[in-house]
Amino acid sequence: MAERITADESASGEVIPQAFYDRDVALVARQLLGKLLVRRSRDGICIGRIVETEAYLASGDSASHSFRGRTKKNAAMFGPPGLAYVYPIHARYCMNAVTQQRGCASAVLIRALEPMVGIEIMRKRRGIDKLLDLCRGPARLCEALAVDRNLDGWNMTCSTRLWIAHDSSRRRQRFHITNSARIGVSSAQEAQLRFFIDGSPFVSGLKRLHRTTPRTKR
DNA sequence: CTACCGATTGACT
DNA sequence: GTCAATCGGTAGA
Repeated sequence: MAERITADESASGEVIPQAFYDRDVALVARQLLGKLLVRRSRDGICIGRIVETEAYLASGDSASHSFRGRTKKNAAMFGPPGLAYVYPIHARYCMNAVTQQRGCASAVLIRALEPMVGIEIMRKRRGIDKLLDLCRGPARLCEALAVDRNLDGWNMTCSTRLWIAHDSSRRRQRFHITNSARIGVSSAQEAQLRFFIDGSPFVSGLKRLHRTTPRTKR
């Protein structure tokens, strides 16, 4: 059994350390693209390649949950970099990676994954078969990986239950990053803080947001 | 206690 | 394209 888990994990490389998260949130959001989100539970191990993220800034960002200060709900966001911040919305869950503290808290929302390992487990949890829809959307990927309030505040810099790892597989390919406005936020729509792997069919969002909106035509 | 709302999703025209 | 279900967190009576 132990050997089988090790074989699955060979797809993923080293656990991403705290120093990676302890940097500017927009930089971390870009650099998390292509990394592997790993979830180990009783059901087995599930791994998805991160293809879409959003940055929520530590200051002046009215769309960020930290904007109005610390509460019981967003406490994890004010913890050290590398924690998971999991919050409920519309009767579902979404997950973030906590990043650098700059007077206030910042975090990266994981918006979509390309399923890699444990796909049958994800199918069972989601109750659907279609590979493209298993992890396309922040609440969908949390359902697929069984991420809920129990993992709010979880330390993702150790390889237990939930962490992010470098992709050390030989199949790893280069990609281009595109950005756009963040999805679903009513304020700060001018900020281009959504990042995704260009051309990935596993990216969520409206068609008009699949391309960067030009700031000025010139 | 009640009322309102949201970093969403899935069903429907 | 549109729209309502869903429910924990939060604010206010």
